[in-house]
Amino acid sequence: MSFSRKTKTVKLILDLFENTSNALSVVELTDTFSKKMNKTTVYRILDRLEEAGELHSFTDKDGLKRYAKNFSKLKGLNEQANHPHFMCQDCGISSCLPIEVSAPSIPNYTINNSEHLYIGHCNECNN
Amino acid sequence: MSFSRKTKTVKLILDLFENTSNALSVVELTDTFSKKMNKTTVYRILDRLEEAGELHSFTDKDGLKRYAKNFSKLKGLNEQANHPHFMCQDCGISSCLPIEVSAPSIPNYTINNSEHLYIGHCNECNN
DNA sequence: ATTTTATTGCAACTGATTTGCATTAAGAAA
DNA sequence: TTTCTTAATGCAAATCAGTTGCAATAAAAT
Ligand SMILES: [Mn+2]
Ligand SMILES: [Mn+2]
Ligand SMILES: [Zn+2]
Ligand SMILES: [Zn+2]
Repeated sequence: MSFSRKTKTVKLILDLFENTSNALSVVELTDTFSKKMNKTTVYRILDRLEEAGELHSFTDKDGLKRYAKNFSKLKGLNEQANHPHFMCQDCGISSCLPIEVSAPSIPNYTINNSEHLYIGHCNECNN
Repeated sequence: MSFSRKTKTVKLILDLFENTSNALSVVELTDTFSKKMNKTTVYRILDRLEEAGELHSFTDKDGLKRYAKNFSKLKGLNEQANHPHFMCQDCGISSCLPIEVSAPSIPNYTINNSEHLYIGHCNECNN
């Protein structure tokens, strides 16, 4: 297993992800925990949590890596199923969408992985 | 118009994109033209060419910005149509796919923009 | 040929992420 | 519980993509 010790810093981050289903960037997390842990620690913990399957990640439009809890835990959806991500151009929140997306088949190409990112206005910012 | 002068550096970059339909990162371009122009110049020319509609761009899985010639020129496809991008995990080449993709509609959400990225093996690396 | 100003080069800077290394602290073993 | 092993952390420095300020250069208009 790639993360073995439940340190206090790991617990803090795990707790945070228990309480949000949004996708958070390292920048947001280091800011939130600036008094509690070093930024390098945040990077390393997220790495390990992803390895361990607790979190998953994607790269947003700005090139920032964002993490969210494993989607199967979030919606009871098939863990294998690929889902898209959303980012609100007003408030900046980012989230996993409970939808299945599929990749097309291209002659002579193999597609192993697909990333779908939608940008627009969230329900909060819409009305 | 946001790019007015056809300087020798602009011509070099334009020529390169005439001869490839791949999506190139600034890193690749600065490398290619390291003896011909400054990296800042590469950044600025790409900016202007995108503004002018000669090129378009997207953010790849590694968070790098990639540019390719305008897709309408590439395939005679509707310029408005959204198309996905592919990246080979073997050779690293990246390209526009001549396919139309559409975004789902999510209740209470507005989707203005969508990015689709497929990762796998290209025809060259496949066989 | 002269003038105007868009474009370039260069050096310094920013912001995200990584790395090396000495120190600390989970948790297994005694 | 105390001791031991080593995973995990903090910190400082490095890396890497991208940006900025400014003086020098060169398109292209006059
Ligand atoms: Mn997700
Ligand atoms: Mn494209
Ligand atoms: Zn919003
Ligand atoms: Zn390939």
